[in-house]
Amino acid sequence: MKEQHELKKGSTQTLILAVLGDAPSHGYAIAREIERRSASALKMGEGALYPALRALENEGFISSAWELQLSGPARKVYTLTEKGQGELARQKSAWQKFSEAVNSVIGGAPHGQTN
Amino acid sequence: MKEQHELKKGSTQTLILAVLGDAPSHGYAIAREIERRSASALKMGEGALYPALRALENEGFISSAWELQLSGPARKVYTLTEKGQGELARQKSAWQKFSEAVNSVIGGAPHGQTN
DNA sequence: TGATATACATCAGTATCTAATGTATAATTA
DNA sequence: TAATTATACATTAGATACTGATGTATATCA
Repeated sequence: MKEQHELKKGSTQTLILAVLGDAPSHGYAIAREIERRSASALKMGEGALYPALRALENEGFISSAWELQLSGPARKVYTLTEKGQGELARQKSAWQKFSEAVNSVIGGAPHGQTN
Repeated sequence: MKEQHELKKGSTQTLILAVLGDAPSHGYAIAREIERRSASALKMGEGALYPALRALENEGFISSAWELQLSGPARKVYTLTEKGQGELARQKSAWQKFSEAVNSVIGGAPHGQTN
């Protein structure tokens, strides 16, 4: 039984930016960190992760640099840019407004007929 | 300046079921009710609304009946089925878990390195 | 030796949404 | 009275975003 969200819903970018908002990191570690912080409730697949990183870099919200490892494959480390910091704030705020709006509909009082 | 969410993110079905969980209603009124309850933060377009209603009916979560009006166009009134009530509960719970998980990532404590 | 973990990446197929378009009636406003 | 807005249904082209599979390569662990 799969009880893990696949985090579509357009939140992929927000989550990545949030992780990079605390410290630079590379793709694989970002995905693991999202899993950790959400207690494994959120799992980001590579097919969502890497295209999202590409898009964020294309828009100038993050920048990247290869880092060779003494052992194991090289890592592409991403850093939040100044522009990205503004975007992170914007997306956080948008998420909060969105989730509050959804809650007010699904938790919502019956009342007030639209009919 | 558009400061309205377009409510993609897979929440369309949940919102419709939630509205129908309080009382039977028709498409147009459902969309208006979602707008009302969210203080216009959420706006559901017809291109999202009608296909979603169709899908929900195909899955047996809602049932429909035409209602002729004394004045104005006829309405297709949808009612939540018993199966739909279970689905509503499931989707509400899934939404709550999802939104909490997102919050724990974006509000999240830095700490605990994954590196 | 085979499985698992790390670390990147692409891609076919699917799902879902936006914005536009269309039909039709009724009410309001200029 | 003509034009606009509201009600009420519906479809569709195009865009976006995600899933699941596949692929390459190194390192570790059993």
